[in-house]
Amino acid sequence: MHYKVKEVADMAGVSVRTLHHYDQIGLLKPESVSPAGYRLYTEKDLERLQQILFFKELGFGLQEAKNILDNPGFDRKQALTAHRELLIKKKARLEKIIASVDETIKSIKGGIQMNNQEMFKVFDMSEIEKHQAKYAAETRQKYGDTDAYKESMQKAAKYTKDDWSRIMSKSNEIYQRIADSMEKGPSDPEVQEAVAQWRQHITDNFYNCTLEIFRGLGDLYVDDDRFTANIDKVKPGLAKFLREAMHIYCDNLQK
Amino acid sequence: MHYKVKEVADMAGVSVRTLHHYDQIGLLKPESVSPAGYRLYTEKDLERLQQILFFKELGFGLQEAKNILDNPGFDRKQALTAHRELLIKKKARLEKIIASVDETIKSIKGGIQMNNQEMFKVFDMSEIEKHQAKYAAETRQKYGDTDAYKESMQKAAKYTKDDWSRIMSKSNEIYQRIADSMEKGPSDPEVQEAVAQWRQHITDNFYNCTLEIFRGLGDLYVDDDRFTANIDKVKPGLAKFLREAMHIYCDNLQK
DNA sequence: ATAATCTATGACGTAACGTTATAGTCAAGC
DNA sequence: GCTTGACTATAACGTTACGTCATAGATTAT
Repeated sequence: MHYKVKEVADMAGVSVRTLHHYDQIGLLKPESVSPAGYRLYTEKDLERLQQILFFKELGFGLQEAKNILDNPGFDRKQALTAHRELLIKKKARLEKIIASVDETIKSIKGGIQMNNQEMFKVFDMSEIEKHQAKYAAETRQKYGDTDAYKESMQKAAKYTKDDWSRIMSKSNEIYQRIADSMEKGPSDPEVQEAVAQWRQHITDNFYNCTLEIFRGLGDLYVDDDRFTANIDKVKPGLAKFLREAMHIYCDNLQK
Repeated sequence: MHYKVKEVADMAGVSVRTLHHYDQIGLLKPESVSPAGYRLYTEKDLERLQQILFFKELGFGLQEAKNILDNPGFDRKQALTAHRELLIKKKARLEKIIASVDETIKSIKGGIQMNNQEMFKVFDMSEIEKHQAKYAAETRQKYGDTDAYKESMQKAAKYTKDDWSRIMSKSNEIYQRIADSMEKGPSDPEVQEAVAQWRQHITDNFYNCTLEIFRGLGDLYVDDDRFTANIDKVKPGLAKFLREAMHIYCDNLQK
């Protein structure tokens, strides 16, 4: 039995245009075509469509879905596991956003507008999470499935909103201190002291930050534009400066 | 003090192009322009940018953000409250997706591929949630802030994954029964019996489904394309048929 | 047979920028 | 005072996953 476009569209809950599109990009070509040029789909096609929609629902793009479905040897488990991480982060971000919306609503009710300070905080936090989500995979590759990484994830998962607030506040404080001393140069004692605090802060709240990791982190701040952007929000050029200071810090301890 | 594009971009963590874009669409115009045509931003502009990014982070589009920021009298609370609902739904959907990813991973581990039946279920559920999210507002308008609606929301909020599975399974069963009897016509006793069960199912699991609401629900199935599409997935034409049957059911009880 | 419905193929529109391409501007070092 | 490098400007096409006409032929129902 063959189905025509609209039948398939209705069954799957997608538009006819969508099926045209999937045909065009070679994602789902109908098994056959009628003499008049009508697309004729079979049950097999329907199944593939379900799989496409499934992966789409999971947030994969159409090209990615195609890659997954067209490569029988593709490591679905790997792909799904990686994607799972993303979804978890996304969810956590949503929760934070909801909380912040709630606060905003509350503050409006109380006639007090949320101030920019608070807005900045909210934004910074979600930005950082975004980076984490996007670069979870790369980070994993860089640091491997090390204990450090796992430790970080486990700790982070337990943090409450207040914890985050505290941690971010402290982070900003340290950043600010370093930014204020930028003119003194990266090897200045005050800067080095702040850098030491920064490493301690990471160890306290995330994972055992070894010198090796700390050095790599400094590199990341400059190599990864998104980290750079985030750090340079405190003061332009801070990221680059921070890497220098962190390298000097590591050199001093390792020599 | 004035800032140039890149300074602002670095501070806010956005691209220069983004600022150009915001200028173009009139969302954020720099306070002044240098003789050479350079955009010069002030602190005020920075604040507005933060607000823009804040609302963007909350999922608003740029036009919406503009509307909110440009209308001092705009009901921010209303907008935020409406948006909150959406976020909650989004979060719930994410949770379901994560659960389904987990199951898929598990089934791959066990060497058993998830079957289409299961995939369909997952997809159906998230589809329905999508509709709920999108039409929460309209639904509220239609049924008002009635007790029925509140009851529904309260009940739904407590459902676990297993509850949903049970409810959806039963829903599909009833739909299927009606679909199988379509040829007999909407007033057929078997169909009417199934329709009665459908109403009972809604009452049991969501809210006290009065005849008035039930009739309106039937209309919704046809008037709202997304409901139609979803229902016609069981069998094309089912939505229209269902409305007929539901109307007949209501007529019989009300006369 | 005629109307209503469905099908096809273009081809432009959307949102929020990314990405060249081309050209003018500014601060610093020689 | 001139070159160099970093920055700025506008213009315009690319991206994603379709939506939305427009035009025209095919199928189905009455």
